[in-house]
Amino acid sequence: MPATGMDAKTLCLGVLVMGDATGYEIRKMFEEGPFAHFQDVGYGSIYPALAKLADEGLVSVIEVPENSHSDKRDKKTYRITEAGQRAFNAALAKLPAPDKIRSDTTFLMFFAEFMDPAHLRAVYDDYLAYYRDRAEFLKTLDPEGVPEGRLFVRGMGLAFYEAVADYIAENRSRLIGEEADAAD
Amino acid sequence: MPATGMDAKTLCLGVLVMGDATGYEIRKMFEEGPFAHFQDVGYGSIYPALAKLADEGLVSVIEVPENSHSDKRDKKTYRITEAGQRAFNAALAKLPAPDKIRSDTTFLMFFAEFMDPAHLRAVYDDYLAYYRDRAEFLKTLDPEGVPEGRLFVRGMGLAFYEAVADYIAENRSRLIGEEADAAD
DNA sequence: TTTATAATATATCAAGCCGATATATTAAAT
DNA sequence: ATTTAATATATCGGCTTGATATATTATAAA
Repeated sequence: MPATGMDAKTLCLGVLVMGDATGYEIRKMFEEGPFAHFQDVGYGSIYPALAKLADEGLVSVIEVPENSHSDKRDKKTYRITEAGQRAFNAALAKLPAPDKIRSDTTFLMFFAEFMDPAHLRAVYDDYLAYYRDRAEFLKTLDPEGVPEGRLFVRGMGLAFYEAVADYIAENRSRLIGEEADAAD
Repeated sequence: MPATGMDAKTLCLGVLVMGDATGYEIRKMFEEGPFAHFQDVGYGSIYPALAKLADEGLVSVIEVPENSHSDKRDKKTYRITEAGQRAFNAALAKLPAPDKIRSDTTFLMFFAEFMDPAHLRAVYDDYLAYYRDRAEFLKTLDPEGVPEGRLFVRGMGLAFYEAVADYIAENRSRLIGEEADAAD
């Protein structure tokens, strides 16, 4: 049972086990929804993945006439099939690949000594604000009726964002130096 | 000044500003060296990147005869040029792209309710061990003579690993449930 | 000593992903 | 009435990923 990377197909199936969705709605789950802080997948992967899943019979395409006067609309809602459910369960039974973090900001800060101080300060401020924002957002979410697995994941995201934000805030002087911050 | 993603070329230049290196040595920096916990780049990106950098005159290739009886060896050591230094400084002056985290394990745990309990426990144990390991490793590193920027980054990695490990350990029962753990 | 294993080192390739872009419709705001 | 934002599908070039092939050198084991 070797560690296998989650591909776009599996990520789409994961969204669809929670309910029918369009490609656009699937994308939103990764952009600002429940997966936003630990997975990402774009349209360039989602639409080809959905086409392949439909080919393999793992999802079905349903045309939902939302409004009354539907002449012709190419909006496609996808639904997971029983075969798709089995495929997703098989993916859940594998060993996951190790976490991967890509932080270009950290790479920059690593070379702080070579950076323009004003730019370094700007990068630092953006970074701290970003992590504080993310933490605040997770705190606003309503835990009502959410399964334990998802609350566990949400809590882990919060712990991560807060720990990093606190570290950044507490170690400002190590990175930026102690110049008098009179000017804006 | 839009946020631009660091490509393999920039990552290689970053390593080379710290000293000459072979492609293999560059890879090690991202596999187990100082960049290991926030960037990754493989041979499939490094060697083409070095070739392009050499084409553009941003690095030079030097043949270092390490041993005395060097008949012919295709070991290539790369050195950054002045143009390469300028290119790297330009990269440092840009706004970095936001952090990206890919955690397949978290994706699995999100669907804990659909997982086999024994497998969930195995995934949980591996994950906690992995984060504890990473934190311990960062603690063993010697801070002697390391520039502040790099210590800041190292400390942030440690804060991250420890916060996540602590969260995982403290919230075990939420994910796994409270069955009597008699059996191994 | 000879053999086997691990580490060093370069390179390529298919498959897949990423970011940008094009296009069109519908809802909301000015 | 017009502009802007949101919804929605789709594609494409460039790049990265992970695996694989190959060869040499150093270390460990038999």
